Amino acid sequence: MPRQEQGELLSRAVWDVLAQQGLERLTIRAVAAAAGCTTGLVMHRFPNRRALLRHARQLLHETTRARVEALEAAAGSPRAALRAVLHQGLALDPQTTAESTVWVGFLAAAVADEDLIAMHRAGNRAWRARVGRLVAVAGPRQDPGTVADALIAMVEGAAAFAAADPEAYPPPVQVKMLDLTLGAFGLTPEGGTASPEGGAAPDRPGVAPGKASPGG
Amino acid sequence: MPRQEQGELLSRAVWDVLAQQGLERLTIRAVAAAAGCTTGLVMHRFPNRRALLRHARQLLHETTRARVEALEAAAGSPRAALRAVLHQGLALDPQTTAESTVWVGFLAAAVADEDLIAMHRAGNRAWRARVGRLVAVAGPRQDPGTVADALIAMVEGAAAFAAADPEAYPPPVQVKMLDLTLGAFGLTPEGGTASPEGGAAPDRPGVAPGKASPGG
DNA sequence: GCGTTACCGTAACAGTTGTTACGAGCCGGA
DNA sequence: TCCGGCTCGTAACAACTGTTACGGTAACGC
Repeated sequence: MPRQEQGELLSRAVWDVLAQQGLERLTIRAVAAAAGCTTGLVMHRFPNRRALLRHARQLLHETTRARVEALEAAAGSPRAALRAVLHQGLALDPQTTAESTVWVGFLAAAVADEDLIAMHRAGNRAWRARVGRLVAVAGPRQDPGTVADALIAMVEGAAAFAAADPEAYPPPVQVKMLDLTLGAFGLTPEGGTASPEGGAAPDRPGVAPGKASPGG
Repeated sequence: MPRQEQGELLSRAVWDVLAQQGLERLTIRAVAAAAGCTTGLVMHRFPNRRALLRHARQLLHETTRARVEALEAAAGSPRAALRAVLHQGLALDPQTTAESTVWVGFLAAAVADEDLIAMHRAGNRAWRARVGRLVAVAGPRQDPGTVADALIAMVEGAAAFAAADPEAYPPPVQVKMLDLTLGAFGLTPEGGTASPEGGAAPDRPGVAPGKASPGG
């Protein structure tokens, strides 16, 4: 197996452990067990535990960035792109739910890790710039930067809450939160002003919450 | 020292360690060192580590609840109460910044702890009910429950981001995010519609970010 | 076939973890 | 002054942690 592929396998094992067992049980041995190998391979591939976590964090960032860029390129309009980009950040299926849990875990781990906090900040600033650009193009009524910040915070908060309590935040609730906020900011796709009450999120069978997207 | 007071002291030590050293270094010895005692006292006051974390989590919840109730009671109008309650959830000073970091830490720890996740869910549901009530009384244009959920997610997300990157999210930015969102939902205090651009958050010298509120 | 080399599983190491057991010190009552 | 009970610091324990060293083995060039 190529080195890069093996690094990704181990990083995904880090995600699995982080999502299912939490930060406290995120040990080299747990990662090795999740990856189906021993600690020897892990320590042969990475110089130490921190490097492993850094790689897993980086891979998570690049994965979501690639997904977001694909969604943005495939969108038919700026507002559709904005909605799609924010929509993928919600915890709507097992895949994104796990990602949100992992994201919270990395954020908590970053408190004591200088590299992780630097990576979080760099990623977040790039994220703000990207969404800010999308909001500006979408033609908001208010300051695009602040609107983008509010949308990002809302989506990330909603995803964190949903990951921690899926029954209390089922997918329709999260999508309603997003569409209602987009509507309040006058950024609803296909229709300058949203309807005042409900019905802003028509069901789309292609994005059923039970099945993860093939993007892996 | 009374037992209850000592329990609070130890729980605050848990917060300190969680905010300054992160979840990974949250050990009995670190908590004892932060509290200025030894592990003997800690283990004499609590049967085990999980019970200590549970107590610290509960105390955090009760502390914020008391603060929120005081703000709600002191507010002059429903909309002012809503804004004050959401405002206190932001990371605007060292006190609330640390609280947000601690909150993220507990959320990450809850992944592997059945009690902590149950406490989080109970607290979050009570929180949603409270803010939902405030939103409903404030007379929103849209569904009060969804508006409340969006506001909560935005505030909690903003606080988490600000705690992880204070320079990128200074207090004025966070307050602008809140006021812009309240304005977009038509819930701005004293004035049914917010001004479309900026100026929604006049500086108030009494809430300078460098100094924590005396509420402790 | 054979030797070399890189890979990686096994086992060990020292340090840290949660937890327990024990004993010193204190305080109130006789 | 002596005593009994409570508080809490000290020290130990086994389990677990990240990390290192070593040995077997499979692939590859000749």
